[in-house]
Amino acid sequence: MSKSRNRRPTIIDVAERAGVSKSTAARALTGSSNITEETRAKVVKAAAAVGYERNHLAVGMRSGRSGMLGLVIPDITNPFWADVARGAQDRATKSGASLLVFSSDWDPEAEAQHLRTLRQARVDGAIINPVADNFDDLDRFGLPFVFIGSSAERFADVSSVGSDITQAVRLGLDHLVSKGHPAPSLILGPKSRLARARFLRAVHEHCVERDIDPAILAVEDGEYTVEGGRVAMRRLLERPHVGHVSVFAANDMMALGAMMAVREAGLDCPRDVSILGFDGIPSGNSPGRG
Amino acid sequence: MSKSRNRRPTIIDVAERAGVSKSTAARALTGSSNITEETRAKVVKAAAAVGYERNHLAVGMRSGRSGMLGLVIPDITNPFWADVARGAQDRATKSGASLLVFSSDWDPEAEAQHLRTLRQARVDGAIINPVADNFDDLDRFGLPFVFIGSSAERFADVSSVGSDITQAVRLGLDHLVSKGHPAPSLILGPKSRLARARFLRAVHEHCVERDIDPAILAVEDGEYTVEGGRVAMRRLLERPHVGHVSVFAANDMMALGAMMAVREAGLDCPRDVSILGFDGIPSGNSPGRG
DNA sequence: ATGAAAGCGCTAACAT
DNA sequence: ATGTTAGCGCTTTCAT
Repeated sequence: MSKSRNRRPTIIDVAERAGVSKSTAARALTGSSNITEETRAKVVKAAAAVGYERNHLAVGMRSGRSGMLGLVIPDITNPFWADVARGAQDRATKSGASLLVFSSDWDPEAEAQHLRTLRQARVDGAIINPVADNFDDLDRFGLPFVFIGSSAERFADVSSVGSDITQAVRLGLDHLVSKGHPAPSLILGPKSRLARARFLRAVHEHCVERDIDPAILAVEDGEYTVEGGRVAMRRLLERPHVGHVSVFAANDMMALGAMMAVREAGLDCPRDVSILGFDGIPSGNSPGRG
Repeated sequence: MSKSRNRRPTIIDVAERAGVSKSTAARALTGSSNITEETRAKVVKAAAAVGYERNHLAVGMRSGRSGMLGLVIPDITNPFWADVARGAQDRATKSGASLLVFSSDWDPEAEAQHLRTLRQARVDGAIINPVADNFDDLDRFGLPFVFIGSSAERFADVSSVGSDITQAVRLGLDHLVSKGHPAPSLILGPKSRLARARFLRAVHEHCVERDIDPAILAVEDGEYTVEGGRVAMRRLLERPHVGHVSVFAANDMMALGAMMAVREAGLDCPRDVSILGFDGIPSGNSPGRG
């Protein structure tokens, strides 16, 4: 008549089974020193016998490290962010950590809510694509974090992994130009997003470098989604134009939407229109704090 | 000189600030009864003042509920699974829970590892797309779980959300036939995957129903990826064929790969080839245990 | 309505 | 090398 069979075994169960104290059991299991190989074997066997598995909540409480990381991105459904998530996931797994994933939908309130949750979960750190741009009041999230995304570089005093927009624009425009399209149209994100301004600035700088008048480039805005790209492309096609149209979209989703619009318009995509989508080139920033 | 400013405030800090005991503070914060509205207000104000945020690790330890759920899918990078993840995420958030996400890459070892991690994190439950098919020895994962995916229905005694393959095949084949393609070719997953057999069986059953000889359908296998679909399609195109080719792919990724192969072959996709990808129709199974 | 105290499972001093 | 004890932050009896 021992305790209920349905309770998960604790380190005490292991210790009793092995005939040692719980600290000895703990030492054996954590691979600490000052343990006879003999007792260690005994404890390990006992642990396996009872099916013991360390309670990470308890460990986290004692040690102050939960072994969990947070990821806050706009939308896991967007292939770009799915890739990011996958990368973070693999890296976390390799370090023996787990990843809590949240989608913010570019909603500041949702973001705030997720960050609160992350703090309460006592994650050891977070990877964040910040939706808001004004962190003058709150330049600390209350937990160790790293920024990711194109607006990341703006904050020189925080570690970040962003997209090298300048480089992306250079490659993208040069590519289109080399294909014989001197004045590509642009499909950008909504005016409210900082990334849009940065993209546009990069384009202007590049044009100056290449002796192109930036004013001749047609620009359409849209949400950073397939649908946004589709609508923007539709508007672009309604504009007066002659011959081949070439387009540089701010990300792959929008480029895909643009292709859909082209098809809907009865045009042939490779022949009548060239579309290039760019999700950015990774670039790092590590101010080395701490 | 009080304690370090860098320590996260605990409920004790709140209690001291409010001039009550920690149990009273806890009661006020958890919204329990037997509390004067006056004291509650006092405590809430104190909590806000010190920036208190509940430590979920401690709560989880006390209560036995961590407030976390686990999701184990083959690959978050696959749009189908990204959608699933997004759905699970939103649902979890709505219930005030967090989601730990893992990709198994169809690797049984990785799956086992992730499940172990989930158990150690003491998640309250898990959503799993099982990679292995033989759970005769281990029909319990050691935690509350729900299966998801096409192999889910195989296990009548566990709750699951799967794909209604029969229905998917019926719709898909009928669609292609109605478009004038009486004998579509099939691009299926690897032979090792149970889902492949189920798909094929559904096709055969449907053919019998429609008085078609299943033997005339060409079949190619491949990994459940874009690349897998591309390679399979390439092989399909190498086969002797006349006129229009129509293809039914086991999922959207493979269909996309197939389209790439078509394009690489210099063919026109809408004109020379029809491609249909199917990621399944949701279907539920709830044996109602407990 | 409030306070005192026990205890969740674990690890890290501090003994021995 | 091993055992004993305190305590992480919280909720929950049990008193009052």
